Amino acid sequence: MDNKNPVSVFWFRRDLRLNDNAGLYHALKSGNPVLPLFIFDKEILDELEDKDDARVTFIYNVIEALNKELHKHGSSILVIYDKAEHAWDKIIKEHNIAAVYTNHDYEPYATKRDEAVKAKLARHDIGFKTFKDQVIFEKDEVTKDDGKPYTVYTPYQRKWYAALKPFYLKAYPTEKYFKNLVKTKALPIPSLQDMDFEKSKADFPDQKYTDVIGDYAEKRDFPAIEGTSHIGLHLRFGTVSIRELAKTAHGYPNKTWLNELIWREFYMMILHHFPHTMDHAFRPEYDRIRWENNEEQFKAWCEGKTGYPIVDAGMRELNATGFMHNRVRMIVASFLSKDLLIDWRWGEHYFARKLLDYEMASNVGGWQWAAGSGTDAAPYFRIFNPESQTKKFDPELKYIKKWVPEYADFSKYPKPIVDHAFARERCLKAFKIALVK
DNA sequence: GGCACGTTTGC
DNA sequence: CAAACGTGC
Repeated sequence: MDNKNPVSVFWFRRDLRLNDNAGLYHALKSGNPVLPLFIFDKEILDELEDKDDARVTFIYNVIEALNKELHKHGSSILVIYDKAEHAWDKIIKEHNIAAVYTNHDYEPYATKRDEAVKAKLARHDIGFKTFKDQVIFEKDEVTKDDGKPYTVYTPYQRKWYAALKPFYLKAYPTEKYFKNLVKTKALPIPSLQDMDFEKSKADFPDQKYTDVIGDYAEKRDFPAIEGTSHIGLHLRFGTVSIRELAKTAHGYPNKTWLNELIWREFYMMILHHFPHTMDHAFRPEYDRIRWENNEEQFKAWCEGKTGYPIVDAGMRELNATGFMHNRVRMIVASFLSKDLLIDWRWGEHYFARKLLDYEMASNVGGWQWAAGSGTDAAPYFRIFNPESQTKKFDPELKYIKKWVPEYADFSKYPKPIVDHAFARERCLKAFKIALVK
């Protein structure tokens, strides 16, 4: 690589794949050789609480695999560990950049970061070109007829389907243009240790998903069976293409699994238009709730020691694997926000720390749904009963016994930290007081 | 402006 | 069947 010849830079972020990648496709067609780039952003990494954060290891593995793939084309990826803006100062100095290509990233932090980088590049007369890649429809593409965003899911979904044309599901044929990658010797990648992280021992789910789509509607609510795809992690980091997923799912008569992908886009659209929902209730009156916020009970919830086996099983699955079955996510979220009357943001934060598939829009959306404060939320008086949920969705206690083995011996199993009937009444009271006009 | 409707329930 | 209300058209 001759640093004086102009290059187009493609900046990988949440789109860690070479195939069907919108921004990469446009970079490869730009007329200049494409230098692939990844930045381990110190600003994000410094916020992580665990040295062996599994998401960092996952990204690291993926970057190494990408690099190997690029070597086959005589290319390599430039990897920098720094704050994004500092990294760009360095790249601008060392390369003759014709233009920078990347894909839209919608979270509040990412939006601000990209604005700053765009301004910096503009001062050097370098264009910053960004593309839709991680969703089928983004921010303002599915709106009410008056152009305003939907805040109710069902009409949004109807409009989403009405707007769908084959074009939106078509893959970007990047592979036709790999010859336009920059030719360079293998570039070094900083080690996890360099970045003050350790390799995680976590198992990462594979990218299989087609085997669950057909039976998803019947099986998805039972945590003891393998009825869900665990594809969230790959969607989060873009190791799979949303167009490929949606196209495949659209080929099945039952649309329940595809609808989950639409929920993801719904919540991303909501977070874009209502960024305050990342740490405030969508409906402001719900910020008036007087939470109990008992720290000891919060700790018991985190550790899976509430004395409610279905709640404890879920939290232990999360702690052990970085994953929790969706039905159980709803149960533990209802239990924290309604039974324990603990601020949903505490729960959201804990999920953010632990979930491999953590994605802000969906996580915040899900928590506000459970707490009753969000768009299209469960009514506040709908309080999950851990026992009836267990009878319905884990009748043979298979899931519970897997994660809470001591449950078999009642003398060892702790007493509930709160009585559900009492907690239910307390919750109804607290919500009623907060919601009077 | 009136009317239908609202992911995931509990008792 | 609860208990009532905002959203969408």
